[in-house]
Amino acid sequence: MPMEPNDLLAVLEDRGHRLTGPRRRVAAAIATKAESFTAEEVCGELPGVGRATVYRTIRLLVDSEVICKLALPGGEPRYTPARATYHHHHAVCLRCGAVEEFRDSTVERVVKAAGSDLTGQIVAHRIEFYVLCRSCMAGDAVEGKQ
Amino acid sequence: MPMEPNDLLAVLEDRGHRLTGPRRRVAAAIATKAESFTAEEVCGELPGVGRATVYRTIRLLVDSEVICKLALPGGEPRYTPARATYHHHHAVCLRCGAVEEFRDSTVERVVKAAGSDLTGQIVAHRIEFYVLCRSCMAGDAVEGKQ
DNA sequence: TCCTTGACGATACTTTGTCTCAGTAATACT
DNA sequence: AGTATTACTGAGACAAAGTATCGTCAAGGA
Ligand SMILES: [Zn+2]
Ligand SMILES: [Zn+2]
Ligand SMILES: [Zn+2]
Ligand SMILES: [Zn+2]
Repeated sequence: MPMEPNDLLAVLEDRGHRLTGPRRRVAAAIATKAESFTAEEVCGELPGVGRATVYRTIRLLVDSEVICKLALPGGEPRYTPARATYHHHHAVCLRCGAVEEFRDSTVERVVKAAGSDLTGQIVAHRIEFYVLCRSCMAGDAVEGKQ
Repeated sequence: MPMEPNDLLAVLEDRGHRLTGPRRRVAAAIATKAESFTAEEVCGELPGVGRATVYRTIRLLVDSEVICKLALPGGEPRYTPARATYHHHHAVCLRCGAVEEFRDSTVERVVKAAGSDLTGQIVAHRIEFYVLCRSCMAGDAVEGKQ
């Protein structure tokens, strides 16, 4: 189920932001992304929209928790539409960028448990799994393990 | 127990790299850091050493797993000396940069369990806790909660 | 001691953004 | 509808965190 641009725009409106032409176009571009994407990809697809505006809109959407920012091992930032509205984490394919969301209650229990062992108080956490997804594994096998 | 510069250098030598003057100075600078630091901090402390060399040396040390690269929520990369040689994760104070290492076998079991639920195969994972450490909490209390 | 080759510093370039600012347009008000 | 307000826009400068290039230099083995 591809995301609706209107879902993204509605969130912006709810938060008191204006629904402008450039924002509609950025939302439309992001809505076509089933998996993860980079900010520069969006810039490339919207030559009429300023780079600053693309980044500003992405930031608003991240702040609104409608899209999520990933931190891959190499450090390359990618964004992905949030499918769930509840707290979740991501498993990202390092080869093709496919994203699987997950919420594992055990993980959150571990966070709590670890918190009691640590000095200080946990204010946030990041849990990301980096995977080779099924279709990429299949592709590698065909090509003779890369 | 502050880290020994020689520990860092020994690892480089073991991996077949030359022990040069600039690398000794970078190692010495890093060895003084009990907690986390940024690459630019090291550059600032070593005006005689080229920026490229500082970054190159830090990369070697990260590759050697003698220092760890952290990805804070804001995205600011920080480095921290690895105290343990076994697999571990980090709890970082967002205010002062203090780092506590932890290895929770429960966490790793959860990673395995989550892996079986996911399509695809986990090839890496990142687990970081962002905390307010005890002394920073105390400081905030004194100053009237920020 | 000489030689090979890795490492060096300076500097340009890249990536991923953020800031500034004059001009524009979305919404509110009448 | 007309107007006012002010958020938003695009161009481009700037910034942070590196990486690539390249001529020079020195570490360490023969
Ligand atoms: Zn998400
Ligand atoms: Zn894949
Ligand atoms: Zn570590
Ligand atoms: Zn602290």
